[in-house]
Amino acid sequence: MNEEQSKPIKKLESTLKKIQERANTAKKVIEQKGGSLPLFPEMESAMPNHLARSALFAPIRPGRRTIYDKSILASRDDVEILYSGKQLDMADNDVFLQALRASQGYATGAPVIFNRAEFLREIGRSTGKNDYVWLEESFDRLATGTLYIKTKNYKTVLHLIDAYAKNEISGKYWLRLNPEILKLFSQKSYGFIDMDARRQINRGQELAKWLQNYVASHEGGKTHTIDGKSLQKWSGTMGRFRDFMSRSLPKALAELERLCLIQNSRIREDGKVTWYKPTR
DNA sequence: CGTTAGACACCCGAAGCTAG
DNA sequence: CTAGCTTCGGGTGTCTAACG
Repeated sequence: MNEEQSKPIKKLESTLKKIQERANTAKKVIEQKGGSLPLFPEMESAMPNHLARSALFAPIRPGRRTIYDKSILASRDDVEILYSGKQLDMADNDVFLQALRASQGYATGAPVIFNRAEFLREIGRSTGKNDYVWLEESFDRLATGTLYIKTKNYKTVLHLIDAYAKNEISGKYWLRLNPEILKLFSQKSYGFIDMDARRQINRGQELAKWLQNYVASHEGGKTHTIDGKSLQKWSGTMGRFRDFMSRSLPKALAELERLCLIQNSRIREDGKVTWYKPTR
């Protein structure tokens, strides 16, 4: 092949290269704008670490929600979390976790059609009318509450659930997440929540659920040590510290041990709490 | 699937008491 | 004054079975 013949081929090659570059750019734009949640293992959901270590979802007494107005929530120092709306409890957390599961495989921001009865069963609830009413209210809380979160990597404002409604034509319910939520899952800053274990947490053991989130936010195969005072603060538990340390916390730890989520938990004399988290 | 109704279960913060 | 122990009950959540 002489030089004259190879010229058009080179031109074609360079055009092809340009087209490929353009395609790659387009793909990146789509990824940046859209994207979807990371995939969770079967029967598991996931909690962003920053939320798991804060009082956003709190083991509060039934029916005792406080109203926040861009209030600063207790959290670790490496993140700033503000919230407006009705305080969320651990049952709202169940709804949030299940909503994330239901959204698996969907592009984040697309409507996710789901069955309410199945949704309720997945989080271990009955399907009486009260439960449907409760679910509605929980979705309302999640869809109207506004979360302001700022870390060294990102800053965003969002509703934990973007929208929730019934399709009047099909009669089916759907929910939608805000793509901004993907920031909370960036850099693998989330822990998996075993929904089977969660369902087995005895009724009313709200602190155990909170602690399951907290435990999930740390690596397995290691012993974790944390100050009891911090745990009480971050979990948003009110009441006296000594009641927390002598009653609530031991009970929650025992519950997690029963479900094999932690081992060798101990409350030390100096007020520190330790446990070993097995590598599943 | 979604509803209804009624009976039942129970946590946790408040508060009292005592000892040091 | 603090820490440990104990009791109490308000206010809700939960369950079941039968039915539309």
